[in-house]
Amino acid sequence: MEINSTKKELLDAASLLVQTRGYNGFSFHDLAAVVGITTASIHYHFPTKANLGQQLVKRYAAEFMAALGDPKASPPSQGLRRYVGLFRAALSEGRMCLCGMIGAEFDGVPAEVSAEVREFFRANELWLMQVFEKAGDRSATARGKTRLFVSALEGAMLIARATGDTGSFDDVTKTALAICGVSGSRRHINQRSSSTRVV
Amino acid sequence: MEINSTKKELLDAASLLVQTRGYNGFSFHDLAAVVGITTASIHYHFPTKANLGQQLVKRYAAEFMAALGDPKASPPSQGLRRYVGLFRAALSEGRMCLCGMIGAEFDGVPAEVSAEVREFFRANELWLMQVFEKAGDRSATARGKTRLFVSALEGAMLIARATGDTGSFDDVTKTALAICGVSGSRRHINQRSSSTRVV
DNA sequence: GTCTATAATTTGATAGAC
DNA sequence: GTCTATCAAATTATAGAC
Repeated sequence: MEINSTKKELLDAASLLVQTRGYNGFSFHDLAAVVGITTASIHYHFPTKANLGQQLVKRYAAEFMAALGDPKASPPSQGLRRYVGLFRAALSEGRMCLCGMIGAEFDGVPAEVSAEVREFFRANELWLMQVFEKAGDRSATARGKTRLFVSALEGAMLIARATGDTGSFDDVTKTALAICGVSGSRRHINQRSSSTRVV
Repeated sequence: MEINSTKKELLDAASLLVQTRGYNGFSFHDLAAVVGITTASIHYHFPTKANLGQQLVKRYAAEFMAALGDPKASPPSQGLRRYVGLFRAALSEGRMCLCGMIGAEFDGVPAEVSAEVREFFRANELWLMQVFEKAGDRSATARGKTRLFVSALEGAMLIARATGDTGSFDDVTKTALAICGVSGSRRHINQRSSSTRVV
């Protein structure tokens, strides 16, 4: 597959549409218009919308986990900041987390799509658990912090978009890092620059 | 308006549909089938779907704030538990927070609907701020806790539904209450019974 | 791979009878 | 207040030419 193959362009454009409007908030017509092909051509790359959605989430989850890397490779505080940075980068483009979006719509999307979203959150929890355990937390404590952390980030993205106040997301991450945050978290200024969007 | 007028039945049924599938995840046909009338009849009560959505959010926000009551009327820890209880009651029915759902879909819904959702979050923040300030927190601290608290709850609902694990929501509220929680928070067992759904 | 043409269904909405 | 009948547009999808 070429670097800028049509299939990749479709996935990129569909990602943006889902992350801003939701899975049920865009049509093949919308997508075709963005990429500059016809709706019929979309079906050459993705037989159904459900299949497109499934591949979308699969790619997102894979790139997300790849961007996180090994949870024990760097100091816990750095891992948490990298985790926050992935969400912050999407928000700075006005996007919701793809899986947060579809997670909300959960009962309204095809089963093959929701199944991938469920798997994303399972993998997220595993990754964060390892970070907190590396930081010395007991298993139960790590699980509590993990679930609070990912919940707070997903919710903060949602609310920041709904209120039009990106700063409220930064307030949440600052508070969450101060609480869960294994010390050493500096550089609250210009958090945006701490990472580029990869998902 | 009668207690069980058709309009109320429509709002109730539409609430459930939106809270599970999203605003763009249900049709007038779905709604009509639940209530047992035709789609044409829906238009007698709500001229457009956008108007239905707007009234839906308005009613939800009003009932939510009414259920919360005066933020300074009871001890802060009790206020926070009541706040948590409203979300927990919805989740126990498999529902997302109505405004959390539409907040995710924000860019994909009519402006008159999203405007009401924005107002809901503004009111929520005000209410929680007053609770934390009554508990003695300084303004900046109260704002941080407030935003973490509401973000964590919205995110926890979303993830609990997406993972099929209601217990993860309880983990989050337990951790959030322990952190933000102005002491005195007991009875983690059977949190479900702490309130009935009002919204 | 992409197009034109077209199909089948769904969707939000209106007119007018009862 | 609800229905039947109907509509225009949108939406997902297919067939077949290029």
